[in-house]
Amino acid sequence: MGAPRPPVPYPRGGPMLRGQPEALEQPYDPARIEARWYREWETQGVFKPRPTGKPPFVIMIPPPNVTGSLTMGHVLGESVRDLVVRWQRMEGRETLWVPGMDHAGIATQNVVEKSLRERGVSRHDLGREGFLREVWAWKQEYGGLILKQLRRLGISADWARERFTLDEGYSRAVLLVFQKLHERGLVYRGHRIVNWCPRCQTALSDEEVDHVETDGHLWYIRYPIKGTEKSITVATTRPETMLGDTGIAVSPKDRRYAHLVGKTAVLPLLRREIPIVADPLVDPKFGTGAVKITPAHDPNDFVMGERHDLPKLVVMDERGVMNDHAGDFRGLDRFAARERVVEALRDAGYLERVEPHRHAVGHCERCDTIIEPYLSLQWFVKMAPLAAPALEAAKKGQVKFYPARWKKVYLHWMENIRDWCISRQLWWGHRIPVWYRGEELVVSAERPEGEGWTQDQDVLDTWFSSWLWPFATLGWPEETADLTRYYPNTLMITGSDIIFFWVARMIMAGYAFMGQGPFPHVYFTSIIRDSQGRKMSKSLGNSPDPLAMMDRFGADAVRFTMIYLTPTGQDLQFDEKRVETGKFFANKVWNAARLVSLRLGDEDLSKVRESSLTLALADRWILSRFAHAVKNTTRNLKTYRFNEAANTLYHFTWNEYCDWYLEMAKPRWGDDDSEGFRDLIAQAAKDESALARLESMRESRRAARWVAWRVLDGILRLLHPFMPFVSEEIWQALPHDGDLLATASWPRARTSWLDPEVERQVAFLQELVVAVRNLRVENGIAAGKQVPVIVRGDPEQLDLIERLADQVRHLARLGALTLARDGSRPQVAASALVRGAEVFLPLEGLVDLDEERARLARDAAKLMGDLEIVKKKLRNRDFLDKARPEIVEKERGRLAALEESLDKLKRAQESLRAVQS
RNA sequence: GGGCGAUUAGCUCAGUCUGGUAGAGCACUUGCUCGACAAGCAAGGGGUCACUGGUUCAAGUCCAGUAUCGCCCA
Repeated sequence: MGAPRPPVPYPRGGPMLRGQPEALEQPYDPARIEARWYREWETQGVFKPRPTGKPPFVIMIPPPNVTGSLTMGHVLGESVRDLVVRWQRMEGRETLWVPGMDHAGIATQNVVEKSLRERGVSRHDLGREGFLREVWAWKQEYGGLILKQLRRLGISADWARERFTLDEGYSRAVLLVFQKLHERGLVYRGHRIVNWCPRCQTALSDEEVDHVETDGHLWYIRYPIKGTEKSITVATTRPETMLGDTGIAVSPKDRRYAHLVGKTAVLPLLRREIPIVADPLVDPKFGTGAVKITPAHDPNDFVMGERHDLPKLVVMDERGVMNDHAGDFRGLDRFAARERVVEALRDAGYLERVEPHRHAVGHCERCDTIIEPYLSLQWFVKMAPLAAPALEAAKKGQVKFYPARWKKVYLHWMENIRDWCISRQLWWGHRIPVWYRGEELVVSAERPEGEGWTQDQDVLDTWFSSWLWPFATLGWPEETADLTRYYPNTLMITGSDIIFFWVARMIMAGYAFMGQGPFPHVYFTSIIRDSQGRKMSKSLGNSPDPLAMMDRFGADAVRFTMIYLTPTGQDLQFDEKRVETGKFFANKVWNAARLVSLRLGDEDLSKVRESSLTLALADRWILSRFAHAVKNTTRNLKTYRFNEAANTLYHFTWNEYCDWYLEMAKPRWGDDDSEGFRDLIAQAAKDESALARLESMRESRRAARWVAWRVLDGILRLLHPFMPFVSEEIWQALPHDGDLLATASWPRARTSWLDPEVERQVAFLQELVVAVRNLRVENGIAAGKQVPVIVRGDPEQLDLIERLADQVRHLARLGALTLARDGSRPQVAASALVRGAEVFLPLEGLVDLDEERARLARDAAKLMGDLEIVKKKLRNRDFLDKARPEIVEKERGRLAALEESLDKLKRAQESLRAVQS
């Protein structure tokens, strides 16, 4: 069982590969990139688990239907799963992701029967064997489309371990489980009211029924009391079932009817005599307080029927057509019969009145037909004993849910668990391993010895196979190496819509057959709705086609966007246009990589040691910010805040690395034959100081190249689990360490790079640049025009600006940048305040004075507003006494800063006032 | 009937366990063919945090209630 595991770990730390920057063609074209890497990863065995010395990370796909095709729900689920798996792989864990499908009994049988019908054939024409051959043939031809689609999405599952619930080994597990449960007395056969779908013609479990609020009627029917002129009136929502009535019930506490208990009523139309009984199940407030008892067609009535020993009369067949017990109504469909019964009752004077009535009506989850509660002989699993350990596990935290509120939902269901109807009147599925010969009955996964045995006709609920998924996929009941190594799994990621169907039952099965739970953590993904808030579904046709979407935007973009958008624990309203976010982001990274690749120079960066570099302020800043980004991205992944992780990465990459760092690096990394360098090189030949300046510029360039590359490399690593294709493509094009990004190591947040002081300094410079840009725009200065700027501030600020003067000039498109160390201020200028420093843009006909005055007035008003709020706080005795001291200090600091700013602003206003416009 | 969740900018949503100056993307306005990116760059405008009370020096954040919408269970 299972493929042999290659014992060799991934190569790491091999020779630095130079990369092929020419591969980063313009424009970014996802289709071109995404075609090639999947095969490469598979060929190199990236998706296979390899021992690394760390505990394995194991995850299972929630098996999609064999009939299924990719929906947005799958796309989200699989994107999240692959995110986690690829991240864990890069963290150095041995990762296993098992893919597969379930056989989807009802859905598949429906699909194949439909195609047979088109050929004018029914499954009964073919017989059981012939029909099953048809289904398998269909599966060969069309089944499993979804798994191919998942490759397109890039998921890193180990296809060698793909499983199908009807595989031979898996089937053995299913049958054995039935047998074991029977041995433990937990499987039984009985006549019970089940949810019956007259269209699928099979029993369903309670979970397979959707309750829909429906406007119906409450019919009040008068039943004469035998031997009297009196009558008793009952209310019902399903009058056609009165044909199967075998009693009438009232509440034992209901004094209105006490005198009638024990009397006999006469069933209208059929004139059957039926007893009136008292039963606590009756709600005296519903209808008239008296109800009809139809034990074969209602679960409550069934219970009352048992209690009072009433006959159970089935009045319709498995198609929902009235049978011989229905008298004149025989042969009518149940809804036609309803109308005719009501008519007949009205004609005969038994119908007292009709009221509109809203109630929940059960519908078949698969075909939407109204469910008929129906008495039939079925197999059940007694659930309470199985629930007990699963309940304990959740209470003790051995299984944890994310978001945590699902624990309550789970506990409530477990505590009120009901027996599970597992037999289905279908042909496609695991045939129930029960054998009959005369009076004999044998439960056995194998056909018993001897002649004359016939097997049960029914098959098992599909979920009765998928609840074994976490261990049956690993080879159970054989004690395979996979089973020992990979059970329990590490994490389950799925939608909350199958918490009962699947998650709860897997936990029960884990305890029942493996002695321990299948996974310690369950993460529930969002449910995807359309832009009107409706759940996406095939029948509504409101789900965009994920494949078309991947063609349009790229699989990377789709993956990233889904994760970026998915809120933790909330539903997601999805609009296809949002996928642009991912595509634009991929494009941004692509272009940043292009820029960097064009400026890297010839030096082998792998040989460069950080300690040999003279890092500039900007370098230290981006390394510090990068360390934060690594820390925050990783933390958000660990806490299952996937959207936050995507968000962190997005903003670091775009707003810090691209918008600021790369812009600050540009002036530093020209080639030797670029303008600045060429002249200096010529000078340096004869001038010592020019030579020194050249050397320092070259050092600075070297540092900028290394840092730009180093951080980009880190970004690509962080990005890979979100956007595997484009990150791999870029990484290969750049100098890199190792064979594949998919198996490269996850970045560590280097604490030595964290530098709050540098961050503070650069933040000041950023504000300064923004202030200058703002002055330009506000004063209508052409974007291309270089303007002079004068800065006045404390010496520390001015020193800082001096150190980054080139960058500031570049970023703000300045001509001269003058530092007013003598404290002088220009007479006529537009001005702005940045942390107490004043920025002046001398006018000289550039500035619209009225605009500038208006702007200063607006700023002053805002400052005064803020000032008033702070002052008020600081006048408050309670605040001063009770707030934490550092909070009070902070407010005092703010007050001082605001006052100073306001003061400077006023002086700027005054100096402008003196000037004629 | 019981339970859960949501209500923050025009739209979609962050804003956390741990209260301290309201955030992002899209949309909108204005200006940009600067040698990575117009799928871009720069600068902006836009919010009574559903409502009512309470706790607190301080509430989008904690508590209670109300309203609306949605989901699950019966």
